[in-house]
Order: sequence, then C-alpha cells, then structure tokens
Amino acid sequence: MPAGRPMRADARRNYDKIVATARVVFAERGTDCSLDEIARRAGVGPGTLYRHFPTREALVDALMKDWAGRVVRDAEAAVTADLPARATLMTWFESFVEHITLHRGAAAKLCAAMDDPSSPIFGKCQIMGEANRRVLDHLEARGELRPGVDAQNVMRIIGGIASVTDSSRVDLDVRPMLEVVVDGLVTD
Amino acid sequence: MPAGRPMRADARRNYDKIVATARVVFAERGTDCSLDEIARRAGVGPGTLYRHFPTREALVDALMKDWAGRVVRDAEAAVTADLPARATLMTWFESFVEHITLHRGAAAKLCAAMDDPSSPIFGKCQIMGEANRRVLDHLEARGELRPGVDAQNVMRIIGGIASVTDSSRVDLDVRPMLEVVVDGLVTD
DNA sequence: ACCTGAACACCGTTCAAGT
DNA sequence: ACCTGAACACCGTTCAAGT
Repeated sequence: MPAGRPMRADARRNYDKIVATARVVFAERGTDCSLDEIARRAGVGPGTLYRHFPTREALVDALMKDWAGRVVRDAEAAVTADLPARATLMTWFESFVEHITLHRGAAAKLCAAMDDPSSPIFGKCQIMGEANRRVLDHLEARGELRPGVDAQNVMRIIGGIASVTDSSRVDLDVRPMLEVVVDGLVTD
Repeated sequence: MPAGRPMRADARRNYDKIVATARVVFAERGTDCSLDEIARRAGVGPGTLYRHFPTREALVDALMKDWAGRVVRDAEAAVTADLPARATLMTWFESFVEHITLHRGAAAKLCAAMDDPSSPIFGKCQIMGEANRRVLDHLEARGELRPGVDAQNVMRIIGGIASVTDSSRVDLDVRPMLEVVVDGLVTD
C-alpha cells in the first residue's frame, strides 16, 4: 500500500466502483462468486478488473480496508475490559469468528493465507495474529493461561471452527465449540 | 447402495476404471481436480462419468468404500486399548484427522456434508460421527469427560482443525492443536 | 496511462446419435 | 441399457486496438 502517485481520475473511479460492487456481490454470493459478474455489474470490462486486482484475493484484500481497525479495536476492548480469563477469551473469540467470516467462504481463504506470505491477504492475517497474541499475552501475564500454548495454533483452531461453521448448510452456534477451546486454554 | 440388478459388463468395467482413475487423480491433484481429466485418463466420455456419478461427491463417496471400516476399527481400537482419557483422545483424534484428509480438499468437503443430509457423503459423515460418539461415550461412562460436551461439536472442531491443516501451504503438526481440544474435554 | 471487448482455453453438463 | 463425443454455457485470463 505505498502511496505511489495518485491514480488517474477514470482509473480511480473504476477502482472504487469495482470495490463497491464486489462488496455487494460477495455479500450476495460469497467470496467464490464470478469475477465476471462483478465486472459486469460494475460496468467495466473484465480486463479493467484484472488490471486493478490481478487475483481474487487482491480484491478481497481491498474490501478489508477498514477491517483491520475493527479487529484491533475489539482485541483492545477485550483486554481493557479486564474480565476473568474465560469471559475475555469468549468475547474475543466470538468477535474473531465474526470478523473472519465477513463473507461466505472468507474464513477458509483467510485460514489458508495464514501461512502463505505470498498471499495478498497475508498482511491481514498477520494483523489478526497480532491482535490475538495481544489478548493471549495479557492473560498469560496474569498466569491465567496454561503454559505452552502457541498463539498461532490458537488462531488456527478458531479459524477452523469458523470455517466449518461458515461452510455448513445449517446455522450453527459457535459458542459451545469455543467453550471447549477456552476450557483447554485457561488454568482453573 | 441397494444391490439392484447387476451392471452390464461394459458398464461395470467403466465404473471400476473411473473409480480407479479418480483415486489416482484425486491423490495427485486433490478433490477439486477436473472431472474431465478423470474421464479422459480413464478412457471414457464425459457423459459416462456423469451417468455413473452425477456429482463430484458421488464419486468421492465411491472412493471411500472401505474407508468406513477403517474408521470404525480405529475407534474400537482406541476404546479397547483402555488408556487414560488424554491418550485415548489423542490417538483417536489423530486417526480422525488422518481419515478425514484422505485427499487434499477432502476435509472441507466432509465437514460441509456433516449437516447436509442431501449430500452423497452424508452417510460417511454419520459413520464418522458414530465412531466418534463411541469413543466419547466410553470416556464419559468412566467420568473422565467434562459434562455437557456435544459429540457432534467435537467432531466439528476436529474437522475444522483438519480442514485448516489440509488447506495450509506448509506442513503443520496437528498435535499441539489437538492437545488444546483434549485439555478442554477431559476432567483433571 | 488506462479502458474495452473480442478471443482463447478450460471446465461442467446435456443430449442426440449410435451400438 | 449403455456409451460416445459434439455442443452449450460459463468462467478466468490475455491482449490488440483504441482513447
């Protein structure tokens, strides 16, 4: 995201139109929808979409512009609320799941990008990872966490739960699953 | 799988050839590979593949013919070994993950089918679910399990961990993740 | 510098014609 | 009853021609 020189007016306009349309279509049809449809509904040629976003994930990344701020804010809120470990983790994990499932199919993509530095959304995963570590470190400092838990692995577990929930046909309640993980993390 | 009348010889031959080829191609390219390629390499027309397997999942299901037996056998082995709860669960969960990731991309498909009775592989998910419940019931009867854990949710959590591991670019060790879940399940 | 849209390759799916 | 392969629709991706 280095500023670079400003875009030409028509390019800027197309870029914004594509992102806005993608937001709508992703919400309607999920992260694996047709890119052609996005271009069509945005009123641009398919080549224009590709020029701005060489991969689907680059487009997903553009959608998540203000996402990072919300994630960091929620992690900070979980820490400063200063509740018992169980409540802190449940609150944080619930917002984690909510953030990672911003569109249908997004959770799986985010999970896959967690260990893929070449992915355009790798940066977003790192932000999520840092936010998660922030919460866990806070609890560990107070001795409320079992020793030897790797924050990265915790992120993968919660991401997995989110993926399964996201891809399920029925509307699952994640909380009982999160509670099992929380029980496995806290000292009693 | 009701026996029905026996297939005509050429149909039988094609069916078997498709399944054998699919086994190879799925192993090579994952569960989302091109069905056209399978038909081509099996030496049949695309229509023939569709006649025998109307959906991709129907083909996956055919591949898992002797899979169910192995799953049930492993669950039984975990129970009869009669080890402490932690060891029992770790052993069982490790084979669970192994079975559910038989091909790249399979874990996610299995997870999605867990709550979709219309899926051709729903039956396989139920077998997995029963095997899992068998192990958990055994431990619960001995009071080694925390009260209130739902076997179905446990299956979803482990399935989620398997999915994330499966879709990751790097070769992850699932055991630390499984240990967190195990800690969340057992009484101390 | 950027956009357009035709063109290409590939894939899933169907179905008329064959045996 | 089953197989074949052409045909169709759709999608991702590229690129020559335009402004």
